[in-house]
Amino acid sequence: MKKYFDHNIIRESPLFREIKEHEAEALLKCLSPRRSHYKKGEYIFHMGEKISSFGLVLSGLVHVIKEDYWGNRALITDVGPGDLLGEAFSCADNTALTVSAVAAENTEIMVLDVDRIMSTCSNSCNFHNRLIRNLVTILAEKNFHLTTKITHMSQRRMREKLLSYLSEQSSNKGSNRFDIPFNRQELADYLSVDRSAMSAELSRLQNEGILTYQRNHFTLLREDN
Amino acid sequence: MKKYFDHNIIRESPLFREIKEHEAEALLKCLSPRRSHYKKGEYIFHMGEKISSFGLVLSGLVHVIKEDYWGNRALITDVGPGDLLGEAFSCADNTALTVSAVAAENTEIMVLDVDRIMSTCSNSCNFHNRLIRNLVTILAEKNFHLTTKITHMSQRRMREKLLSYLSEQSSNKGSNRFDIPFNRQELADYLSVDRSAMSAELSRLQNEGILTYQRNHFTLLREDN
DNA sequence: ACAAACCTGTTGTTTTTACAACGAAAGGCA
DNA sequence: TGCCTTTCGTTGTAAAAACAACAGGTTTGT
Repeated sequence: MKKYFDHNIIRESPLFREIKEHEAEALLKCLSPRRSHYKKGEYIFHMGEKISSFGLVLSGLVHVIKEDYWGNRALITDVGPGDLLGEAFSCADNTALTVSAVAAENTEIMVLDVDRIMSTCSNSCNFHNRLIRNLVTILAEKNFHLTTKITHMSQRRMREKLLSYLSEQSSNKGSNRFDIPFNRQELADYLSVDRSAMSAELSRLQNEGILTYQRNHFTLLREDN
Repeated sequence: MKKYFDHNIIRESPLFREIKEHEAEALLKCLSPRRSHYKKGEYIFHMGEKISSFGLVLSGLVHVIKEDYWGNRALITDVGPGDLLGEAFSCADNTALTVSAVAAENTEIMVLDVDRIMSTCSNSCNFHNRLIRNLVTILAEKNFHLTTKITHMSQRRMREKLLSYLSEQSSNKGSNRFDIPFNRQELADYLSVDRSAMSAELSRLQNEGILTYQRNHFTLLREDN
């Protein structure tokens, strides 16, 4: 099983956080994951199916897509090396997939069975509990990020979306001066608004003395300094 | 510990799904949760804190709120009996709260320590594993719902938000004819749009022959019937 | 059966946003 | 340094959404 863990993507995955190499080997033996290869364009899972395992993408890229009643396709997200694929569906209870996954490039995935993970094995390797804990952490953190994004996106006006996001960033960094990890296009995509309109709004906010910025560096201002 | 599980809210909670009464008693003994009471207006936790336990609301109502850099308060969500409070933060890794929770009414909460839940106890009661599995399921399902909501909300135009939502409902029900669980105001809030504008858009969609509806009953139409 | 409260659709007006097009600044690279 | 590419800000216009106000329908409670 050395061949599995001797892979930086796995070693550095949040799923194996705090698990040492020799521990992970026993663990992987116990989980006996399989590696799957998908050629570019090949489906990894289809909308409507139910799945009992999820994937850790080792290499390549996966498009998660959704097709609506009229057949329009939407790209929901991309999943790359180190990211999990389908973990929410496979961990949920008897929930059919509402999305499909397609290999956007030749892709290699390590497939892990949820029941195997959740049932501490008979020979109960010690680090199994840590793995479960890691899975809970991953789900919880994703949860938290999604909720945060929703609070920004559910602001009615673009100005409020921006201030909600920037305020959050400021709070994270513990200062009214901070850098953001997005360029303008990425931020616009994140907030689901038009880039140029957003640039204009930022400019207005600066003119009104609510904040200042240079490129990715922002400073939030208040009346009282 | 009978006093805990002899409470419909707990008994029916997804956290205790598939766990029978006598099993739950042992479990609760092992978890030794405490009950906390909060008077209306009292803070349950504050933004910035880190928490290592989450709550199951037994009675009352909790406002989850967020205060931005300029001191504007936003209501993020309400948490009522049977719902979990703070589970994402307490299960995440060392993540400070980005929201606060305030009792909107006199509220009773059962407080559960995450580490206690995650570490299968020394006398390893059998149903502990089921509890952990339930927690994973809860997190995963919430995850799934949040992702779904984001896919609707991230549509640029209101028409697309509506069609995204309705298409999803149709798919869930496995038919192009279905009822939705929201009234107009609730749907507008869910999609974060104005109700009357949304009503107008629905009307337009009907005129254009894309769908029909009477009240909460919708039918999606296609060119080819 | 009636009143009151609530929900829904409609319309006109105002505000906000998207869209398109472009020039300037910044960053990479030969 | 100079060229090329990417990113960013700006502007005018078109489209979309919010907003406000109201009327008809439905539901609820008495």
